[in-house]
Amino acid sequence: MALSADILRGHTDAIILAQLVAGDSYGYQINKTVTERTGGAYGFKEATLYTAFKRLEQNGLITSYWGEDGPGARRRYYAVTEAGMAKLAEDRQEWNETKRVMDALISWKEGL
Amino acid sequence: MALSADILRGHTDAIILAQLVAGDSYGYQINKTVTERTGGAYGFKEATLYTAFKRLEQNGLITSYWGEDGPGARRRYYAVTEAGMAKLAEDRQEWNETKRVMDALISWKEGL
DNA sequence: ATGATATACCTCGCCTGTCAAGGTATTATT
DNA sequence: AATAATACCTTGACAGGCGAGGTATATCAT
Repeated sequence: MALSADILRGHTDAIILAQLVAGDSYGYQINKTVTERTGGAYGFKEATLYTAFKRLEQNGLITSYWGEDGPGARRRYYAVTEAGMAKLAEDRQEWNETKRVMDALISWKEGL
Repeated sequence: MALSADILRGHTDAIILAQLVAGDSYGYQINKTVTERTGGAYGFKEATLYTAFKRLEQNGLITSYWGEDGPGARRRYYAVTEAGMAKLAEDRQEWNETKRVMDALISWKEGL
């Protein structure tokens, strides 16, 4: 099942931060990783992705730099900041809480 | 931890439908139930709730009727339609997929 | 050479769900 | 008379997602 982004709205920043803690990366690569890790179930639309980078950088959660010139198109790399790490920790807690809340609200309850 | 609605955006309809399959209910009651079932971690803002009812009814997922006159303020009751049931089944599947995808993307991986 | 495909980045403007703020009305409590 | 709880509703602003468009480099097939 392919997921719509409306369902994951608000989780975009957390997903990006989580990919970046594994090491600096760039837009195209991050998106490919996301698609692979979800078995093709999810991927960002480009506009969403670059909008998110801009937002994250403006909020001081990531920093960016141009990759060294090599063959192929230029790449802008992103790195998580300390604030980004802290935010990710919060987001992870929030996600656990989201699961708890949603399961309490929409799951099947045989006994109820 | 109190959850912001931005995190649950897109899940509002599913949450409401899930409450209604247990029996017809009205706005105020549904919201109280949601707050109770989540231990106070989540509740709809009124504007969100009534906007959602309108949307759900326009999409044929619920129907509404005024409760019989009794003491206290009038109540508008809502009932799930067949289409609403089908939609909820989809939403539940989608939620399971969401959990899988999010866990794959943001969880701690000791071994990775 | 020419076109297609993959890589790689970016912006503009629309759409949609959330919600602060405002409103109405009934009943019970202080 | 005032306050709180119950119960409903609308308007306008805001923010994130994204369709559509643009730019540029490199590879591969025709």
